[in-house]
Amino acid sequence: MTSAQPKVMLIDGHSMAYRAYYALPVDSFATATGQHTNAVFGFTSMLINILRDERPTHVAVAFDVSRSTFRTVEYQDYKATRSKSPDEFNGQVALICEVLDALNIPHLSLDGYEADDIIATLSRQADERGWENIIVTGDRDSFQLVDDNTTVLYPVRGVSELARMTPEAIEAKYGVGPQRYPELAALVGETSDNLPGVPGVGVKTAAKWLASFSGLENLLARADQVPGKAGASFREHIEDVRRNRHLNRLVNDLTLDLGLTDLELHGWDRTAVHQLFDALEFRVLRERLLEAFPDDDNVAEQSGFELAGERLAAGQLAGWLAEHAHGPLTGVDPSGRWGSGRGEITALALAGSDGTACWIDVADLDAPDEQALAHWLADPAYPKALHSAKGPMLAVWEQGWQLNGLVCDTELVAYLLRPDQRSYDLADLSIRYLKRELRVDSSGEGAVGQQTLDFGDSSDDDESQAAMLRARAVVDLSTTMTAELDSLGQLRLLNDLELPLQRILARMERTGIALDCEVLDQLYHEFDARVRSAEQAAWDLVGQQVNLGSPKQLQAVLFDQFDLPRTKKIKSGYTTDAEALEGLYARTGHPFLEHLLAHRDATKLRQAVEGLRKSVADDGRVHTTYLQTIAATGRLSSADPNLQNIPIRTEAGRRIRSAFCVGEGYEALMSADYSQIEMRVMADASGDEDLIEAFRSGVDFHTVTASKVFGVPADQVTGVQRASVKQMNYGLAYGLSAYGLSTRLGVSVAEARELMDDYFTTFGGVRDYLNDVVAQARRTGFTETLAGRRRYLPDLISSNRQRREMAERMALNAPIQGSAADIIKIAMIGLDTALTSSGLKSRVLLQIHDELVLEVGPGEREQVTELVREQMAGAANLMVPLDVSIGYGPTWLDAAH
DNA sequence: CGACTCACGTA
DNA sequence: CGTACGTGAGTCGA
Repeated sequence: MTSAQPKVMLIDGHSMAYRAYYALPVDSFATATGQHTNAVFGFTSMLINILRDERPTHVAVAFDVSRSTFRTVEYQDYKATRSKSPDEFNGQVALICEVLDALNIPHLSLDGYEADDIIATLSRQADERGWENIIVTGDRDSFQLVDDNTTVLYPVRGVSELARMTPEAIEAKYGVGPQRYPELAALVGETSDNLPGVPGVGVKTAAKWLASFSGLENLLARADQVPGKAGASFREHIEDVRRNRHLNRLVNDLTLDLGLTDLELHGWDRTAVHQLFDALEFRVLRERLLEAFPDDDNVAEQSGFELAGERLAAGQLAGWLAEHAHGPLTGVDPSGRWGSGRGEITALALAGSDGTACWIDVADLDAPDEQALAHWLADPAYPKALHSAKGPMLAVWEQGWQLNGLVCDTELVAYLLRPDQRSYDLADLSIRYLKRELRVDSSGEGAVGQQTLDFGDSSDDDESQAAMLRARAVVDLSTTMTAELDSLGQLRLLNDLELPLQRILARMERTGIALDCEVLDQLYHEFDARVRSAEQAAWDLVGQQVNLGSPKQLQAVLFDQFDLPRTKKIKSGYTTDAEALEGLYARTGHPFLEHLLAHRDATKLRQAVEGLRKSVADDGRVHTTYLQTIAATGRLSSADPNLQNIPIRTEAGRRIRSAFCVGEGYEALMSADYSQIEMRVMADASGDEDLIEAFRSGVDFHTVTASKVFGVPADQVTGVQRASVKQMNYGLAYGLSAYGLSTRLGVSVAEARELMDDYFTTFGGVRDYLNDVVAQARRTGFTETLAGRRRYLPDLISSNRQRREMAERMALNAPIQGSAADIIKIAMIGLDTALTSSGLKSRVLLQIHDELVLEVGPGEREQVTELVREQMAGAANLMVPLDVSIGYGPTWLDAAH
């Protein structure tokens, strides 16, 4: 750490942020919540680049406090021509400060002075110590600071390209050296600061004068000797020149809160960076930051792990297990591959409660070892912890082993603690919850290195060491994070919900669902024919073979060639989404639109079929992967392939479900779904008497709510009334606005508002509940579901209206969607137990948020129907019944009801 | 080549 | 200017 000479970097924050703001299109840089980030992005990008390229040891960023400084006091027109900075820019300075905080880079400002003065002061201090210093600014006044020791990086284009302004560079560009530069600027003037110079005098003349008179002082003193017309002009404006020189002189003796030594870089706060970059949606920048500053280089100094571990050879594992794996918790870190219901373990690291660890290549297991391992893995009496256990569980099963006694999955715990993260990387968790880097402290005793020398292969050593380290971290994290979860009263969510569910999901993935390839093939050809004919018809109208899948080409055809009315604006022009095209078609009746929509529809279906066809495994079944830690509300998601978005709304799309069929040895598929589960959750949570009664009445829900809202008997509710209230019912849990409702109903905002008012007058309890949910979340910072699942929404108190309102809608939705997710998870666990204990062959195959699809064994229909109804309806005890409808048939389509 | 946008499927 | 997701094609190069 003592290697380099100190090198100070001083950045003018406002100047660079402003450059960034104008260099990057503001519309292209905004988060999902609408926060503009172009200036933050550009600034951060520039910062990463210069930190990487210049490798300073000390850094500070200076900001202007306000527009009023000693300069504006002395000359009230100073910078007066600058327009007020745009609103989109203003909020971004605070975000830049957050970035700097996360990077542990000090930022400072001083009332009455500009950033340049702060920089001049620090630069002088650096010069006095003989430290090299680099100034990054778009303000040319700083050129006066340049000398052999001090360089200015001046943005030439945007903020990505910086010119290195050395004394020579300044001399070459302006014909004067750095000391004379402000004298030259005083003569020429500075438009951006609203400092007019001498009319008719440019850089060339000014430089010539300064040279021949040996500086501004002499020039002013001998003003009468300046020749020519320019000389006369100079004499007329001599006071302006004096004023300019006075104002552009930087103050270099300020008293600052921070001294040079406070500017030393001591690494960034990894957690804060991840959180902030997540919020700003800076994916690429995060990568660049990580790449530029790998872990041990510049990250805040944190201790690592002490690791006493050994790489085992054949025949050693049984003994190790007997000696070390009987503690209260053993961490397991498997290596291998898994997915699509299958897997393979290639190596295993174990970390015992006694602090020891071991690693073994599965290929090195001899027979007694393998038996001991299989026994240890299967025995629930040996508590185990893994990070992300579902995949490894599949691999363990594939190996013919069992995995029992899994008492903790650190990924699941991390998800329950903070459900809105993009990923739950073990290294990040280690920093956050253990305050330790996921690395071995080499100073520690019992380092792995010595014991593995015999094996020679250093990449293997790295691998085994890393795996043992992870296993060790999992043990420590289990303890810490479980304690935190417990202190929040959420431990049951782990033990009674997510952990048992994980095993069920693994089994569902392993089982898969049978697909009839002949049906898929037929559907494919049918949809393909539709695609082709629609495409040909569309091309005939256009006159050439445009790519109908390219929004860009479509825009050209629709709005240029056919000159159709413009649709809603998007980043890259005008939208061509289905809704907008339908609208265009309704207005213009242009036949191209018809073909285009038909093409879209058919392409989507063809692609859905093709995707399924490609994912059918050798066993004739598709094995999706359920993601248990993705959805912030507590829902599952399904990927590779996604079986939770198989079409159902259109007749043609629905037919894809007929390819999902019952497999060998089973009688039929059964589909069981909750009706209006989210509305029922809301009825229960709000306690609204009328809504509860609506559900208890057993009459069609939307009809009965409409009858209450409009005050007419249920049998007199019109189709329009029912449809309006149905939209309202569905929209409630999403934070629907009057505007949103009006566009969906095709009525005026006033009419929509009237409907909402009528609705809330009728169901006052619902209104109060929705208000309460947001108010409480604002107080506590989180929402909570029936089962106690939390979602944190810090933006509820954001000063940014868009962010705040987005958070409010999330707060409305999270307890409702999340409680429904809790309920079906409970049902799945109950049903699994019930099916197993009844000795039935029937099994659950799919979960689609409010629906379960089962494969029913021969002769089990009645019994399974009974169990499914019982477990699903009984999963929660609400003030309204949980209605379950069940269908049965050879395919998923037939099983619909 | 990879990241992003657009569009669109589900609950 | 209604929530929660995943996928695929096109596009583009901070």
